[in-house]
Amino acid sequence: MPRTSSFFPTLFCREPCDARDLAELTRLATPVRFEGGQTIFREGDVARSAFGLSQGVVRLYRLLPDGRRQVVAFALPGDFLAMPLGDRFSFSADAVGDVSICRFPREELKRLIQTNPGIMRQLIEFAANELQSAQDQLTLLGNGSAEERVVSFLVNWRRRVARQTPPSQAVPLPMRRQDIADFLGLKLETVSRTFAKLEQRNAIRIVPHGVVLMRPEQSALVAEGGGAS
Amino acid sequence: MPRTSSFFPTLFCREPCDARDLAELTRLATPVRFEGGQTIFREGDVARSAFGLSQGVVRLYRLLPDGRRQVVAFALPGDFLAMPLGDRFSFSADAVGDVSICRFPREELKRLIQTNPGIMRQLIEFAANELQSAQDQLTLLGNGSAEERVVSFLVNWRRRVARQTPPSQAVPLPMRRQDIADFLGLKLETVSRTFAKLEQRNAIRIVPHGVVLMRPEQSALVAEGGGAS
DNA sequence: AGCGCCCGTTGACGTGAATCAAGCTTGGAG
DNA sequence: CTCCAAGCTTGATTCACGTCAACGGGCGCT
Repeated sequence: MPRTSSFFPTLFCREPCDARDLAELTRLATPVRFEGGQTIFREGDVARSAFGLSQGVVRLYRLLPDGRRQVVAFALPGDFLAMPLGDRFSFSADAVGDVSICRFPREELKRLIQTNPGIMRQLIEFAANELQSAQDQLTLLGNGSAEERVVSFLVNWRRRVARQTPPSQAVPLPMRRQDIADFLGLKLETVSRTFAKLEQRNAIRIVPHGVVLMRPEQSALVAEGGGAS
Repeated sequence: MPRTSSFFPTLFCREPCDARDLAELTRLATPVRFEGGQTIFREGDVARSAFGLSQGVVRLYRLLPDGRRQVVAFALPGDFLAMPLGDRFSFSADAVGDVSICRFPREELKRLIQTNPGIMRQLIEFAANELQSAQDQLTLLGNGSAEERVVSFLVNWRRRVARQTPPSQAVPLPMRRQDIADFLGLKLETVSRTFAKLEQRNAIRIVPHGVVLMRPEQSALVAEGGGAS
């Protein structure tokens, strides 16, 4: 199994973080790779390791007893895959396409975090961000129509993706329609239909592994007065 | 405006917390009361204070531009009303019935937290809990039928309420139907109908300001084989 | 005690998304 | 290049929940 050169990513480096901390973290980190579709950890597993995503996209999800699935989030490079504290994972994670990951032994990371206020602060900030985006999602699922959900997903995804790779016309969508549906609380047919409707309205263009947003600047691609008939 | 004797509640005291920390916190806290329906803070307000709930119930919610509302959570005594870090509130809070609150000046609390690993740890734990319950809620809104949502709400609410006041037969529901509906992503008529259906099935009994759960032990009050026709 | 206002309940009806069911497109293997 | 399978799209139909509307009951106010 070959190794890519740079496994240590934006992780922890969004905010400045002093060199010693970084050195400590680097020492603890083990690079790991997963192929598309492979499971990184499962809901309920004892959390022996913590994971930081270096490259690729990971879907985080819960499985209900009857087989329904809720995708809780899509992780991008720089994200933790779960709060590094807590004994067990509260959701499963698997790779969407190939991914590179930093694995940290949980006990040691925990110790490092707890003795280091700087890192701890960042962790709280991370948690607060996660909480906020969970609440955004909650609001969306509680109130939004299918179209609002899809539009909101596309706009947010574009913003997140753009943060990493310089602006390209098309927004890549490496995940399957089913993943998007499970994220938005819809069925995949509904996602597909909604995409089609948006395309007919010239709000998006569907391309092989992504979409092009026609008016990405405005937060809404929503119905404007005299749209296409 | 009279004051109740004990304003300093279970807050921070779920986990042991050394006496000095507690003394510091007590020094910072100002007791405040609000009447039912009053607003404690609004989404977007600069967070000059942090709030800990001592008595009563508070609904935390977001308002959408078009007037729709998502209730993000109901807070019970012992809960923070928001993460004490972060410049602005990301949701509004108002009192459901009369409440007693501990108000902390944010800057000083922040300083205390950041210099005190013990408190910081608890804060992370609080954040992790919040995150998890947000994800539970997300899963419910993404996948659950009206009945599943209502049942889940009742069971969880019962568990949380039972933690504070010793077991009583009836589970109090101080919030309005509209609040429950906005929490569950339903309309109030649907909540009302679902209550009625559960009562007909002898899963619950509706009483003046609450309900009695007939089989509270099992997590599901759901349809059993030969239910009432 | 009587009045009026919320709030909750109940009913009839409409609608958006789910479901069921074909086709179609794409990408990988031989 | 052809074949096959997985995933995507599209269409017809159904159903759960939303919408609109009327009614009723509890509670505070006078």
